[in-house]
Amino acid sequence: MLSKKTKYGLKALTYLASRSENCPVQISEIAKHENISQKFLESILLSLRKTGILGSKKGKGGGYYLIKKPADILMTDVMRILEGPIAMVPCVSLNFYEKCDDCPDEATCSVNKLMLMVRDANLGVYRSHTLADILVQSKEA
Amino acid sequence: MLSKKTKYGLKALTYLASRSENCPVQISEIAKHENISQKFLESILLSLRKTGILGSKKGKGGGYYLIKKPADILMTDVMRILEGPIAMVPCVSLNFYEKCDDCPDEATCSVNKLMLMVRDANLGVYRSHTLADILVQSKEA
DNA sequence: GAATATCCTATTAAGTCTATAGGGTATTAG
DNA sequence: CTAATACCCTATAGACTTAATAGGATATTC
Repeated sequence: MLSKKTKYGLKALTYLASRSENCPVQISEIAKHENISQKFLESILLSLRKTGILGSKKGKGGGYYLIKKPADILMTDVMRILEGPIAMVPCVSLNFYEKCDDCPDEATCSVNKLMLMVRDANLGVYRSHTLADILVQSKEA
Repeated sequence: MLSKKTKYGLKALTYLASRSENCPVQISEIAKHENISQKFLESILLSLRKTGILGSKKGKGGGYYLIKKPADILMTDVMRILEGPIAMVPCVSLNFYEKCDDCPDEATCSVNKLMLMVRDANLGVYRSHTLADILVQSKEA
């Protein structure tokens, strides 16, 4: 299940990317437009800023903005920041590898084998798409 | 993150599939061999029986056994039973579709668009593999 | 220097997952 | 027949995670 954090984060990024001008946008505006609790969104945007996806400006006229162009923001990075490891078990994780304590041997573990394939399938999607790719044109009359 | 339920369930199925004879195996034997809490495993095997993956036999000499051949047990079925919907959001689920209450229009939702691709990637893996495919030969000296 | 908007920590409420407990029921062996 | 065996089923408790809220600190602009 996708966490609300990830869902809200993606929606916020999409909203920022869809604006013609890349000037600072206030949390409150994003929250209102995307139906998100403002305070919760605040913490999400903060983590996106700390990890180099967003920039921010304080004070009047401040807000958040994309640091890179949407076409340069990979889904792999976004998903790792928001949702955590892409692998469903630590023993097949590229960036967060950990041995299972209950499993004597990964080489003969069927869970490992299956989850390795799943990880690669997901990586395939995330690595080949950027924020620009998931923008959807709103239909005009 | 893969739930322990799914992990244990897969290990139990693998254990059953790896046995040469398809005769009933006691819960206790599986639990011991795979390092799983016996009572927890009991409930997992029960749900696999109720959904037609396993059969069971009561009384002395009883236990659980595979109803079909490993090559006929699709990972899609197993994963849906153990882990639930394959889609990460209900609005892209084939079997458990539900509209997001906070999303005005799926057609213009970037989360929907991304998760649709992820779902298809995962389905691709699960649909093309059976229990037989994830069995791993243990190395013999 | 007052208003604005982000920054940061702590906390709580809700929900889910994991595991355990305890007894019920059907089957088999002798 | 009967006693042992092993699955069947429900309920519940504890741990953990997630979602949301609260409250104030800090920096910037006009």
